[in-house]
Amino acid sequence: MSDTEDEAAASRKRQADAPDADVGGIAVDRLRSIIERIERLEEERKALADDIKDIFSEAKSAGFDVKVVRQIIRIRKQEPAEVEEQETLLDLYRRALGM
Amino acid sequence: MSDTEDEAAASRKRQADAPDADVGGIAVDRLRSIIERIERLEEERKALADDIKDIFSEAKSAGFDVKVVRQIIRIRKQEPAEVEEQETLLDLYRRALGM
Amino acid sequence: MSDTEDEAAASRKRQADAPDADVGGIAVDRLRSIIERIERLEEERKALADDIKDIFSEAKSAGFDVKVVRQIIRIRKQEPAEVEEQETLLDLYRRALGM
Amino acid sequence: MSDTEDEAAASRKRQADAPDADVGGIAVDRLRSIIERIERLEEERKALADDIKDIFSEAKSAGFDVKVVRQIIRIRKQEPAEVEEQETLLDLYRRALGM
DNA sequence: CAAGAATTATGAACCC
DNA sequence: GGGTTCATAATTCTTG
Repeated sequence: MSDTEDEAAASRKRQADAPDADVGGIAVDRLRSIIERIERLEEERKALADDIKDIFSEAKSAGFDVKVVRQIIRIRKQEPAEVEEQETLLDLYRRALGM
Repeated sequence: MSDTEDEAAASRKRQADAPDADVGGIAVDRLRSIIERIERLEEERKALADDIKDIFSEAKSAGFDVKVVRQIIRIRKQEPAEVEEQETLLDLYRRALGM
Repeated sequence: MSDTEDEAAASRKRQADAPDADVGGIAVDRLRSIIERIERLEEERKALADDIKDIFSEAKSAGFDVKVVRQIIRIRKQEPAEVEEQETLLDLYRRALGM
Repeated sequence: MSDTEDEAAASRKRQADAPDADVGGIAVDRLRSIIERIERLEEERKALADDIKDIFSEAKSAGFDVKVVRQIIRIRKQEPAEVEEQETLLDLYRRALGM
């Protein structure tokens, strides 16, 4: 695989020349490592996103309104975080405006 | 104009009741004025956004690649020096990675 | 340079021959018109955004909680659009979940 | 674990009352299962997102231009043909506009 | 200046 | 399959 070959080449280069070779002032290995780690994590993220999508499909097939299910999840996530202080202020302003 | 009418009404209220009526410690007229002015400006903003969307549709109909048109606009918004620098860096990183 | 030549050619063509010159298969005047109109509208949008920002600053100076003011505006915008049907479903699901 | 306890309780309920208890016509257990599975997956997604953010921070500390690193990742994700086409179009438009 | 919120842009999904 | 809405990603702005 190309990945493996690249790694091997980079490894050889490291051992031969320097702890971290520079190309045009760029720490190549460091940059490559950063990018590849991010790409790996993004793949995992993508896989999870697909799993989630599958469950929403299942929900739809089971007759649930997907949009409302999303809303439920959003509410369950937000509600514990909701600060009472802000709620109070909001009420105050609303009352002031006759809403 | 609706603006002027609202202002007039508010003014009348101020003269009748108080210099600026408080409800629960809130300067009602002040708050109302702030909110309504923002809402008016946001409406205008919305209208402009719709106009922009129309032009992008027109661009698409005329056969232009909308994504690239967006990119052009982004580039023109940046300082030429900025553009140059970012392009240079991009080339540098790409070369470092053998892309 | 090729850039300069193209410009010159396009300019000549515009004036001499045609209502809309092509450069490399691109309807230059059309593209330019599209981009400039969008840029103009975006400037206006920016100006409005700045005005809005000023009003929020004013609100803050007057002692209002800016975040809550934003919330008020959001609520005033959303509430008329809220579909009762969805509300009902949401309630149903919440009750089912004991929320 | 609380998860397991909930599951057990739900299971008992199913055996005692019905294959899947309905509340207001809603298949409660099914809905609950859907929502909880999604929430679990979203937590994992969040964790990965945080990891990615950390790596970008690391990149910044190491002196890389984060915006350009993002761009590199975006390019690597696209098909090479895609990349080529978009770059060609961009050049074409730029030349047409004399940029 | 770093962290977090808010706005904007891009991409995916659903309906017609 | 095309267009419109919805969701996610990314940039920008503000604040501590």
